[in-house]
Amino acid sequence: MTVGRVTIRDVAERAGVSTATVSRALSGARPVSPAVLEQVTRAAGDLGYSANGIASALRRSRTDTVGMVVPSIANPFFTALVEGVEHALQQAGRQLFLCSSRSDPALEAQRLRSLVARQVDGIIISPVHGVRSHDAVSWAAGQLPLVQVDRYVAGVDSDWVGVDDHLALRLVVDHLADLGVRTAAFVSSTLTNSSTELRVAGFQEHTARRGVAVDQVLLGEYSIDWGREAMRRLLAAGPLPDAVACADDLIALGVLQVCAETGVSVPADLLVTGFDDIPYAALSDPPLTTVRQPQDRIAGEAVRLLSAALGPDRAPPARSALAPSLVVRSSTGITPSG
Amino acid sequence: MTVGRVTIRDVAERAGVSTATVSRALSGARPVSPAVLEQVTRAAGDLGYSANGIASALRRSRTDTVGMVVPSIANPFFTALVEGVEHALQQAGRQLFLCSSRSDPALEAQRLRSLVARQVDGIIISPVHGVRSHDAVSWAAGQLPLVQVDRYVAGVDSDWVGVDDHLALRLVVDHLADLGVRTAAFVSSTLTNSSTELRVAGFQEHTARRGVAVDQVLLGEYSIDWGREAMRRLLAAGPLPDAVACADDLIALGVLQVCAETGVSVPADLLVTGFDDIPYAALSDPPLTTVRQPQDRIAGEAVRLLSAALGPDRAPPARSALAPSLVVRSSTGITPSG
DNA sequence: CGTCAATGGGCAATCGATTACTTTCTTGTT
DNA sequence: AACAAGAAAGTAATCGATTGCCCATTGACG
Repeated sequence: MTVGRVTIRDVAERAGVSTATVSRALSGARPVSPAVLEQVTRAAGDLGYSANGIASALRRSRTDTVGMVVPSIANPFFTALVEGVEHALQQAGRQLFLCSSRSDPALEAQRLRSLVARQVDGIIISPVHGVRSHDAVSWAAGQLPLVQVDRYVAGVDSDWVGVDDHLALRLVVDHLADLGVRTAAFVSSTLTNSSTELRVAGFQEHTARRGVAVDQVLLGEYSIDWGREAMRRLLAAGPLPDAVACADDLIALGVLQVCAETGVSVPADLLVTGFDDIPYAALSDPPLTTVRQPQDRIAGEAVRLLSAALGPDRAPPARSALAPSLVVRSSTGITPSG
Repeated sequence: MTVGRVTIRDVAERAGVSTATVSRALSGARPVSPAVLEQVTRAAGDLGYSANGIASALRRSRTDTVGMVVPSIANPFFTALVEGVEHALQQAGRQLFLCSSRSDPALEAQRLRSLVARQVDGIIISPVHGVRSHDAVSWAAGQLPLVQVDRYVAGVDSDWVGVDDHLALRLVVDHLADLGVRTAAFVSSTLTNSSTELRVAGFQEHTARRGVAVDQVLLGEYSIDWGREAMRRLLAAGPLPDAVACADDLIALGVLQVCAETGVSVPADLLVTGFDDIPYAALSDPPLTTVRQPQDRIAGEAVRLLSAALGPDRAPPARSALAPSLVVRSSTGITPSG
């Protein structure tokens, strides 16, 4: 397959100029005469030349590439975030190097090392774990500009953009309480990262404020399967609470599925809420009430912060929590058509 | 943030040896004495040295990185494929550089150029378009080892792994015909790539064979929104066919959603099938009958083929079409609980 | 005891592009 | 007409790691 690659030297030779001139003609780093530009362009075209990005990166010590590390690319919340980031980077003329940490701090550390070794210009990360991600993230942040999104590890000197989880749970709990809910369970993840913890804390606090009794708090992982498992446990544990709030939509979808299978009618027998508003939240049976995160704004803001950090001026770390909104659907409302 | 990076020279100096020795000690390219190894390891550790991957790549002309280009990372079918590939690569000690072409041949070409410029060792791609992707994919395949997955562009000298689309549609059509379906519509994408075309062709052929009348073939894109739109058109067009087969699950989910909204009862009034068996196909209302693709096997096979192509021996291009299986759920069956 | 092979280590070329510095050639000014 | 300033192009150092080639030491073997 591989043909002997054509280098800048070949182009220079064919155009009858020096490699310096070729470089300048092609990159526009400095003006060249129209005649030479024409020559070089033609030669490069004829030879099918494309610059060796590795060599270029080594010399310039820039790759125009940003690394992104997310816990999972199967989770639609993160895919939406990734797409937003990629789009925003595109406009800044940068490429995205995407990695999945598979919710494993060890793998995450490896990805970060690899990104640093590959000399990406900056990193956007949603860390796996509030404690076990600390060392790797902190180290990486010391090597190059780094922005945390969605979740963050405390004690790392970096920017962060995410959603206001506390406010989000106020929206959820107020909505449930307004519907007359007296007891509620919360299904979340064991992961001790910022947003997971803030969601649990927010649930506790706002239920207390509104006089809603907390039935159970079940911790597992962010997946459909865990949602199924959690709902089975709730069924096994005895009388159901009035509502089940979930820390993400995948969990909620699993809960809904088990409800459908076991004949628990939602919302007649039980109210269910999710978190994230992934595209599939509107398609479930019944459609899911959830909290919408402004992913595009989060992504845009993350890229903006990173771009700022790539610039010459040092700014103090910024933390911005964007406001979420509640999306009410049938899982906490009246069934649309019976 | 950035500290002056520590280079191999610094380590060599601290350990009192040459850079050549450091390189050999750290990479194990050639044996060094235990004493020196100890010295070097300690020095590297003290200084927090990590090799500059760019420089290393330039010299070795290898990056141990594989690029992957998919039309969309929001489509769960591709995310599953990506995860499978990443997992398989991991075991081979390689990293994945993931790009999305957003179903745009121009963007796809840009991604390919960028991957080649970045000197990835090989590329795995699911091309956007059967014709408009040709030049870029063909060019890339000429530069380095390349494997096509799922879809392929004809006339490119490369390996391909995917599913047997023709067989898949036989499974679908036979299933529908066995249930007594006399008329059916097909909702697919305008994209003229191999798998899209094979699915449409398979639908036509097998419906003809089984004596099922083809009501309409609607072409749009692989998205929930297009599924919604297509179903609205079918409703507007007059009496519904007995069944609607869809070229992917996202389309089918959109179709089901509009059915729910407009009171069309599935499967009583209409049978609906999808394609891919994404995780959300089991969660819809009603759960979706669909074709399961063996994504893990596709991913594993793609990596295996690429690894082979990276080796010294040239093998003729391989094409392997793996067998899909039908997953029957309520959208073509009896409603589980009324 | 001399020679040869094996072993460990260093020197310097190399990968390919960029760029500081220098040279050459115009052009404009007085 | 002489000289300064500016534009265009070339020369060669450089980015940081790897590796071909060579040298020195050591031990084995005849």
